[in-house]
Amino acid sequence: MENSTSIATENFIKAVFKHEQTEGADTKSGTIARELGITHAAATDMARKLASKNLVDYQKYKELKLTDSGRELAVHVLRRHRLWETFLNRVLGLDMHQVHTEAEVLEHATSDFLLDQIDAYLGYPKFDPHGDPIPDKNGMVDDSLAQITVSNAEVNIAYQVCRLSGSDEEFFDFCSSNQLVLGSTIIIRKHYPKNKMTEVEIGDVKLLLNSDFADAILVEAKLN
Amino acid sequence: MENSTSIATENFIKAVFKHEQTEGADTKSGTIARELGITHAAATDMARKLASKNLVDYQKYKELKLTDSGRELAVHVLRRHRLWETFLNRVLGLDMHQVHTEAEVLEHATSDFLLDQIDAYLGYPKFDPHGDPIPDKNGMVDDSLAQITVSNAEVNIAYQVCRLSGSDEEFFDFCSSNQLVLGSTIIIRKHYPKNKMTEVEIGDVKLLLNSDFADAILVEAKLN
DNA sequence: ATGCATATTTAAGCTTACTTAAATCATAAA
DNA sequence: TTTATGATTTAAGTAAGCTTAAATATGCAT
Ligand SMILES: [Mn+2]
Ligand SMILES: [Mn+2]
Ligand SMILES: [Mn+2]
Ligand SMILES: [Mn+2]
Repeated sequence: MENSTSIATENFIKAVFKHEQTEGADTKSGTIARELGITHAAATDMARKLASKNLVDYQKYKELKLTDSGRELAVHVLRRHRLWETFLNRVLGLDMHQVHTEAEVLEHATSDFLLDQIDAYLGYPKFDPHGDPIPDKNGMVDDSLAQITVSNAEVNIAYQVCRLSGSDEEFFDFCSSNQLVLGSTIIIRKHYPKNKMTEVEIGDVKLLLNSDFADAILVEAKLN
Repeated sequence: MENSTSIATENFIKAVFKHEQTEGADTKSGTIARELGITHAAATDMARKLASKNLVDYQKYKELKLTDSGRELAVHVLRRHRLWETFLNRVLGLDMHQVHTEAEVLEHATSDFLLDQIDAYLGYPKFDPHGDPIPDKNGMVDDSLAQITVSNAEVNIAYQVCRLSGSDEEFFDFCSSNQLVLGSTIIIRKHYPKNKMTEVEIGDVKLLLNSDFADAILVEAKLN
């Protein structure tokens, strides 16, 4: 029996997992296709194949759901991705965007042995440079934190930026140009629901964020 | 025009290059097939495809020869391989065999950008942990050294071990169990040509090497 | 409840990288 | 020079991952 998972499979399963996590709805083949830059036909095809390998539950026209082994695989890939990001950032000093791009390919080229070495070298880190939690060896993810997106945060309360969760270069460009780094204090000033914009303050800069950006910035209540 | 080279292509071209270098003869599809663990038919097929991409010169029943761009590609892959080996050894402390196994897959998952970062981090090393020369960014390899294999070395002269050139786990096991490391002083005591064995002395141990091992250990005359 | 726009699946076909089995070539021994 | 043995190539087929184009189902607006 073939037990090795291909790069295409790993990326597909990871995309399903991430969509399940962040949106929680509409995890259909079309959504995944768009995310991976392949056609709907190819995504449907893949869904059927992965169902036959017991990685997803797939019924025509229904949402994709990961099986237990599918979820296990996704978390394992995510662990490789985030450990590489942490390693490349801490050791080679790569920035948030570079780190993501490189990890996207290294995550498919890393043995369990090498992963353990990296993990130990870093001292078993719990978060990657974006603030994303790193699953441990058993697939456990630290999800205990009370994090909300800027778009859902209350106005006029001081929050702390705890996660910059994007994959796109412009987003990270924008963040580093505007003092938006992990740990920054941020105050949400006003929501503009009709226009899907949020006005925020960081230090002495005021920013008007569109919903994509406001969804990608996670914050938690300040402790002090 | 597709310019990206697949993993299979990179491994094939690298195998041809290495065979050209070490044996210098008999670089036929069958030899490469054996090296890569694929069938003769698959190797022939690949040879034809790579010829159409101008990476090898291929004529039926003749030896495979790399074209200039084929050689360029091979050297580039070798550079990635050896920089990863050096990095994994120096930073994570992996041993010679582990380093090789991991580099065999990382070499296909490394951007030019990341490679430059690794190179700079290591201080532009000239040799990998096996003593193999690392090609520079322009594909130049430091081949100036007067290295010979133990099987070709003169008897009763003190040499220095400068290269342990194998890919197989048992070989490295044997080396590290017998004080055979880069820099060790070694004296060749006797050649047994009929039996293809060589008797050597390292410190106070005498070893009888078969030709595979005696070919994989390179030495140079001691300077002092 | 019906119809239509949109999403999804099916069908047919392509490329890469393999396989096994059969045919053919090369060359060394007789 | 002939022959046979082994190496090499050809032929046919498979699986993964894609594509485009056509068919079909879904679900929302009327
Ligand atoms: Mn990936
Ligand atoms: Mn991350
Ligand atoms: Mn390789
Ligand atoms: Mn090496």
